[in-house]
Amino acid sequence: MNYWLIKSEPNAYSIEDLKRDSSSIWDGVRNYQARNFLQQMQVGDLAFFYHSNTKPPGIMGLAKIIENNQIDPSQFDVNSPYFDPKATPNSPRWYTVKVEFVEQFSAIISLDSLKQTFNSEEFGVVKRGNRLSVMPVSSSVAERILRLK
DNA sequence: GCCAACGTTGGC
DNA sequence: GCCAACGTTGGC
Repeated sequence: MNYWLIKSEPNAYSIEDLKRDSSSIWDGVRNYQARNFLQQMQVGDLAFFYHSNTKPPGIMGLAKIIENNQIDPSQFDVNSPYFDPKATPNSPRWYTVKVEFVEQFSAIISLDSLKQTFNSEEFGVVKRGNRLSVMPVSSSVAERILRLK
């Protein structure tokens, strides 16, 4: 079982939205490095749900991967902001996972507190200028995050 | 709102 | 294949 971190802007899709929906396809990731991490996810893996571009940014809770290797349907949807004209059903470009709500922490683990606990070598999300929206989290870092909650 | 970081595009 | 221009992310 592996741990991951997945980012979302809460005004686009928040952890409260996932709680309400119970599960959701994690669509709209349009970065190859992030996609490659999505493709490595296995059913049963856990993902820290991070709110970005908000005040304060930080980890809000946990989600579980319940389906892996899903073709992101939004790439074919001309009305979607994530539409990709270069993707076709015969050769999709974007793959993702389906996630299920696990828990919302009693308080946000803010980026500030993550920066006090981790350096950018062990946890890339604290690195200045970091834009990757899906990244692996080592089990030792994951255990330390869970102790911060 | 600003802007640093950085990924993508497209001309050559 | 290089790289300038451009667009996006996301903290501040």
